[in-house]
Amino acid sequence: MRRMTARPANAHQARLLRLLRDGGPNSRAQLGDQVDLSRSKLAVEVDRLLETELVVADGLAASRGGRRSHNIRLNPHLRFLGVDIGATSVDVAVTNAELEILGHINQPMDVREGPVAVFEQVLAMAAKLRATGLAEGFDGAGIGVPGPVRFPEGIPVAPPIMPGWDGFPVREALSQELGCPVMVDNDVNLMALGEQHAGVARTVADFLCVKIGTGIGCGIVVGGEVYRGTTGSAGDIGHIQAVPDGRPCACGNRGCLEAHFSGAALARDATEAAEQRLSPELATRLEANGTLSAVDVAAAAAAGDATALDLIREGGNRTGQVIAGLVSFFNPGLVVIGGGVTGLGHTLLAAIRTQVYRGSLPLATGNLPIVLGELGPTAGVIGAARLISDHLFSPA
Amino acid sequence: MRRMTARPANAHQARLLRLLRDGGPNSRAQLGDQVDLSRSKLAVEVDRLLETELVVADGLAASRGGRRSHNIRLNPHLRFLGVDIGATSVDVAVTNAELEILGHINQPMDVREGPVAVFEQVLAMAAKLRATGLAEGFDGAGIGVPGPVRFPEGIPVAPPIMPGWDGFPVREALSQELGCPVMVDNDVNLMALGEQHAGVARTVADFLCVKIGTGIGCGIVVGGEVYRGTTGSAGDIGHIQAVPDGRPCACGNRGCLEAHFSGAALARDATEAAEQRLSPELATRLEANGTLSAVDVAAAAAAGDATALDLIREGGNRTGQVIAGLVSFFNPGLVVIGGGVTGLGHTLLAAIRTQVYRGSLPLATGNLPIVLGELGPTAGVIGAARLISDHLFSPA
DNA sequence: CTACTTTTTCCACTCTCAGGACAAAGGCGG
DNA sequence: CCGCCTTTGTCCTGAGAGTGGAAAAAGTAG
Repeated sequence: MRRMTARPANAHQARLLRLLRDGGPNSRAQLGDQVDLSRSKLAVEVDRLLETELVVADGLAASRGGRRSHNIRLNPHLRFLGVDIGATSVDVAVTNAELEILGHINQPMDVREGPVAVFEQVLAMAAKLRATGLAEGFDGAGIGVPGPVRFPEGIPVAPPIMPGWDGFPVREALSQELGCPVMVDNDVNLMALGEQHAGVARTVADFLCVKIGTGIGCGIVVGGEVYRGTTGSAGDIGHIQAVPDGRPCACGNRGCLEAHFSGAALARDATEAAEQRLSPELATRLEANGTLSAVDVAAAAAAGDATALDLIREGGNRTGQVIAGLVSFFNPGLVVIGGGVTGLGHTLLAAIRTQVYRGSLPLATGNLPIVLGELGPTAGVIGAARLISDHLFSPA
Repeated sequence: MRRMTARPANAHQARLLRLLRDGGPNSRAQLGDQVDLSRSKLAVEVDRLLETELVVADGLAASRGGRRSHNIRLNPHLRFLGVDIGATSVDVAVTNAELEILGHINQPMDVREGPVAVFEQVLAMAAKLRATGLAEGFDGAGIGVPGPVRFPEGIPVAPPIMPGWDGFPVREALSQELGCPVMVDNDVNLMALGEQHAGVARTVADFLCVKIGTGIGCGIVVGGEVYRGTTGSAGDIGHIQAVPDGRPCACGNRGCLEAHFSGAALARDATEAAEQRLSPELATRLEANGTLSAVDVAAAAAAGDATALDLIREGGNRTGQVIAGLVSFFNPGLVVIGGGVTGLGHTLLAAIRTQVYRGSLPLATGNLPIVLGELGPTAGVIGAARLISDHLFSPA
């Protein structure tokens, strides 16, 4: 099939496309209720969108008491690719124009192998999805990488955990390979976008999205838009000092949040506890697998292991203290906790909540929900699809 | 003179008014270069503005090689009132439409005397300024209060240091008394606006403005706009924990930044040092005045007093640590330090810089200026004038 | 089948706005 | 002082956007 290349010609068309994306198929009449346009104008714009094949007519809608309206929907052949590159694994998903996931693959992979190797794998995964018949090609792709990005160019800058990627033209390279427009962003920002689009943050304009995985980062949404900071490193909270004169961190400082709590830190703490025989539960798991990860701690905690619970609680307290500061500063309407470590569940959440509600002023916490992300591992790829669709569904 | 009541009728007119406000008098031709409008359209809009008397023709501009253009300027009779209510003093200033300060009064006053008493004084000060012939009335007023504000309504909410003000309809009351539109905001946000308009932050889209006075607050500017948070308490960094298990704070927690460093904390520390005879310099000043304030510490430090310097340095370190965290999180393009305590000058600034540059990642600090505010005590009133002018110079 | 709704199309009319033509005003070299 | 140039301001026309009424089309309810 021939790929769509058209873009909305004006703000009205862009508005309509986003309504169809977020609200699904819609009758012309319903669209008219949602935008402030005269019937004639609306008809003209819809006709033009039909001409470009960005949207298609799709049968008749149910009657609202009179003549039935024609349904309009985004072209069902449109396909977006969402890629979420984590520190230790890659997620690739295909969505339709309504950003519903049609297919999703996850594979372990070390981001430190460098952009060339990772790209090869991402393209292979995309090809595999295509081979299932879900897509014949892609109309756009969004990709998240675990580090700061110069957003307009789509180039990682000085990413600590993926050294080989510094300055690599991710956007351009992927665009070449896939033959479609590409947008690149930090993985945490994409998680925030995902939760905003289809998760817990649908109705909130200003919120924080804390992702605790191998590292810790925070997506910042201001007025419904992701805030990226001057150099694209906003939300990099893993290296905020959580413990004065605490543990040494890879960044050269001491006491960074990430050094005390994150997937990596937790695995190390657990291993240590197992070796010192503080926790029989963890010790058996270490013997069984050879290594320990956050998943093991979660399992041990679920089994009631006191040491594991302590580790989670302490980490949650530290994280909560940092978040409390951010809440005082940013006064968000919602805090979302996500990332791999959220398997730790309510023990973690309870510790974070305690610290935030205690450490911030009542005016800021009074009506502040602190919740786990709703989308789990799909938040990133949905956010990626959302990123590129936002780009494509805006006036050219 | 009859007050202006007109408002720009559309976005073009608003744009022109702001250009004239920020760029001063301008020829019609120069205006044409700055906005993307046809000559005819521009002429029409300018004519309409002339009709409303918001702008006036003002002689001929210098030739640019051909026919000389007519100059256009904002009506020189327009007057804005800027009010900055601090914890312990009030600033009132009159500006023209270009936000140049024509007259400025400062008076000590305790905000805890409540809104009625403070209003009386503010109105008296405004009357005094009017009596000098600077203004015959006001076309708009901006007012800053030292606490969180529900911005759309202009009502303080749960302000810790001004209990009597909770829920008092500042905007409506002042608007009644002055007979002109009024906007209310947090004093820190107004300082940020002031520095953005006429100070060090003129060219920066995203920055932080830390005000260290009786308390500590932080103005947040995102994309050129003040960010106020969900409940209007964004930037309330005084109660971020700076010292684990530190001093008890009025808010009920321990170790708040404000409890360890602020005008109030500094005065108490200085008094204690003087009483314990640790600092002869401070001791003599205490005997002379009966009390000590930040000013005394600044003077003692300037005279080389080691204790005073230590107090400043330690406070700067604490503040710097907190700011370092905020810089990691927010990745601003500039940090401005202002407020009453900035009399402590470079000792303070050096301490803050050290902590920030050491405690945040290079990508965030690489090109991050940390500077003192340029406007000193006038930042607040200029920001207040800017606030109301932004409101009035926007489409009705 | 009739009366009433809702949706859609068609059309005439208004309004905005860009850009060309031209007049007005000034600079500059001779 | 005089032509010739540039810049500025004004007027006018034509293209396009957009509105809202009228009527046709397609249903529903009784």
